Amino acid sequence: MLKNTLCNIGLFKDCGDSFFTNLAAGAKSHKYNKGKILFLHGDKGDNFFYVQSGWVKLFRETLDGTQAVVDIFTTGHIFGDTAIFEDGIYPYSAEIVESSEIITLPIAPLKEEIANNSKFAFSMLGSMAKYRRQQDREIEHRSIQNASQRIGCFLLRLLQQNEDGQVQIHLPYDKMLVASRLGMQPETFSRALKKLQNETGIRVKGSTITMDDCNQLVRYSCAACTSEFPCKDISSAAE
Amino acid sequence: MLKNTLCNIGLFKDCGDSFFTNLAAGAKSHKYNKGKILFLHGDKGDNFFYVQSGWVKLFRETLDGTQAVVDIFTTGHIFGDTAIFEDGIYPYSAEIVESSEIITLPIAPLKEEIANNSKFAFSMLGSMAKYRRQQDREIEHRSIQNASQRIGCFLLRLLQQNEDGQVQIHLPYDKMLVASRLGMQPETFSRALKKLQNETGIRVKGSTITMDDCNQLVRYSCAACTSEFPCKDISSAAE
DNA sequence: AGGCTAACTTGACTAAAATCAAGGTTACAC
DNA sequence: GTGTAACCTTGATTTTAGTCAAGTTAGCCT
Repeated sequence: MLKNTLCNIGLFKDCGDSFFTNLAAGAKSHKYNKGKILFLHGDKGDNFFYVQSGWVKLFRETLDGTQAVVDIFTTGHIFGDTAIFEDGIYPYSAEIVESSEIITLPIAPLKEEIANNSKFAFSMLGSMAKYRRQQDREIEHRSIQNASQRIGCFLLRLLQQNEDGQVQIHLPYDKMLVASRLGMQPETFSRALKKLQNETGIRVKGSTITMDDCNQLVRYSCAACTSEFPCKDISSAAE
Repeated sequence: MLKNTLCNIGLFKDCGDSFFTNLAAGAKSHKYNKGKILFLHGDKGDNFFYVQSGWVKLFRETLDGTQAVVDIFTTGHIFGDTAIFEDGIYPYSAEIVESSEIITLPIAPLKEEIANNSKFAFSMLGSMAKYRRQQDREIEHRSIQNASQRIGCFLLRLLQQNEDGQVQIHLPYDKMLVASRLGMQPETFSRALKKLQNETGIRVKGSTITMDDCNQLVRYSCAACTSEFPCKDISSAAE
């Protein structure tokens, strides 16, 4: 059951049986509703987390309450693992943004496995390096893409996981949240999405977006990006 | 000589003697002048690099030449190492921006040492995690700090490496480059720096900045940050 | 179905940063 | 020193995004 789930996590592909046993021994699966805070940045904890289903927002806040979204993760991703390197202190807060099933896992076996299994350590490093590249791109996009282009790019990344031809995308969470994920205000998002419709012929109805093909969108958004479409660094999971 | 230098790199503190021997065997030290391109993103290479002195810009460009600065590194930092995880492809371009001494190192021993020395693998992971946090903060700052606050924050990070009291900061490279590092135009930088003078009483003369104490600057910049001053994640080297 | 709330959109306005176009200033080569 | 080029600043203007306020829509509860 739980152990099986863990064995199928890509990041753990080279891990030994005892690792899974230890991990499963301290594992708990929970279902959470939207709004649930799992931990706050600065909290100390002995667990890391695996998203079995749903969506989780990682964020930080200033004293006056302004929020910066670090990332939003779904099925297949782990988070809270970097606390290993910071004396168990989480570097961000985590909030459930769509009803989710989260597996809570003890951090000690993870640390052990890194120490004892060099293949796994290498996988972890690879995963970190990949994430690092994603963040580089994020920073890049904030400086060279405008609001509409950023939305277009966001849509294209959702689309990748599906097939080509007549394309349909369903926003996985609130538009307000997409806006904050992209570092803009909800009003700006609303207007920029409308502009994107005019420029690229995508059709928006509620949280569903359709288009005949994605070429126009690619031309519009990827023009202001240093990578070529399709972006290679897309991961449906923490691999 | 060279081997000694390598032994003193913090990241390599747990590495064995044979690692240093292999590394040194393939190592070459070079002096480069401003403007020298070390490699371009997409290039394939078998080396990574250590900054012995000077400053190196890592960046990416779109087809139309728009440039996004990934980071700017100085003494003590390594770069190009993440190519290990991408079949030897560098994910960014590297350019010397101030006359520098760079040690070119073979990537094979690095890969081996990760595989054979779990302590080192853990150090690498810690270094990656740290960098990741820095990037999180970078993204955060781009969305919640204005141009002047970003400059203030940049200055405070330079200052950390020195002492307190009457404070003097020397910009380590061109203002234009600082601007691009902070994701703004040179004109915006120039105006924002002037605004910062008015708001915080710092004094700017050429590339030298002085202030009686840094409290006003901290109040001004760190108000729009989720971390508290002094930021804990400052590293003078890749540790 | 009605009513409530939160999500979303729209409009008018403001603020911030980019762009365009001149000028200065500085550093360095000869 | 003189000249030149790159760096930097300043002003005027435009573009972009943020803010504030007022709707509208959509989902959900009873």
